[in-house]
Amino acid sequence: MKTPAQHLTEKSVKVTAQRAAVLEFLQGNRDHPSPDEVYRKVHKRFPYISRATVYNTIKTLVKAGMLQEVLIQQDKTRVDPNVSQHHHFKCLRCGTVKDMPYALMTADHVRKSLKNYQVKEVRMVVEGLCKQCR
Amino acid sequence: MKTPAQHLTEKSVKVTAQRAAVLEFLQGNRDHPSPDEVYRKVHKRFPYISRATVYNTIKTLVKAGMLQEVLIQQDKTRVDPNVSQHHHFKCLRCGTVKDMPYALMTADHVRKSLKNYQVKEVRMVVEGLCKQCR
DNA sequence: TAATAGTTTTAGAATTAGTCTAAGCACCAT
DNA sequence: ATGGTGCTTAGACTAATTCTAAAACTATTA
Repeated sequence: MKTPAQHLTEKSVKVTAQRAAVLEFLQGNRDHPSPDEVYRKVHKRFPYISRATVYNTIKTLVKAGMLQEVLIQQDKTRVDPNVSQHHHFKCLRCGTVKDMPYALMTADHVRKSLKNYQVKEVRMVVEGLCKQCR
Repeated sequence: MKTPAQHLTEKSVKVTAQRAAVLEFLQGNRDHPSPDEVYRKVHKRFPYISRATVYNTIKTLVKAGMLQEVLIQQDKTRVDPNVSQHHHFKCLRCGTVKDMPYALMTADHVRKSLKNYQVKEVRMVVEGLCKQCR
């Protein structure tokens, strides 16, 4: 199993303690936290990290293709370490966000119907109640 | 053709000059403006209206089912006077947002694949280049 | 008509997420 | 060591939105 530092190196991102800490926190996190939540959580363990660095690092890692920013909540960005194509489910009661298979709706499917547009990507959010809340 | 005031009355929303002005601006508007854009535009014609009132009015009209708030841009809400079920297209170059038919992807379609969830609604955003920009 | 209660509107303060800035550090290659 | 590049930092700043408390309306009752 690779360390955060190894992942950074692989993607040609310079390794720093701060970047490794942010990446370590996000890898394996399934909560789609906001950048500010990332800051608060990481800051608890590594009080030497600043808010600006967390925001910068997230931007850097998004550019490097190691994270995705997801549009599922109006007021704050949510960060997703799952960079494969996929959709999201949002529970209307508990607010949990879960990843959903991309096959539910693909860009190819939409291309067939929308001849006038050049379709690059499709993003879907399914809203409802999750297993626990239904 | 009904006046904004008539529409408000139909939905049991008390008629005020401010509400009528906001509704009049939004009806027939296809730009999906943000609340602040609504304020700026309406304020030009009716300088007696305040920012807070525009925000309040939009909330009121959303509750009354006369407007929809759409999640297509992270930093600001967009308001849509089209309250029928539909999806959206966002041009990556010019930023225009266009309404898309709901049939592209329906809640029913998703329900068949997601047995563990109680699906209430699906929202899709198609990204690419519009007719003008492609 | 006058008093009252309940809404709506208002200006501006407050909040929140996120960006910017300018200075200080760290590390690498000369 | 020296210089350069890029990284980190605290705190100021911005933009959208919400909150607040008072003023203005509206409808209703006395």
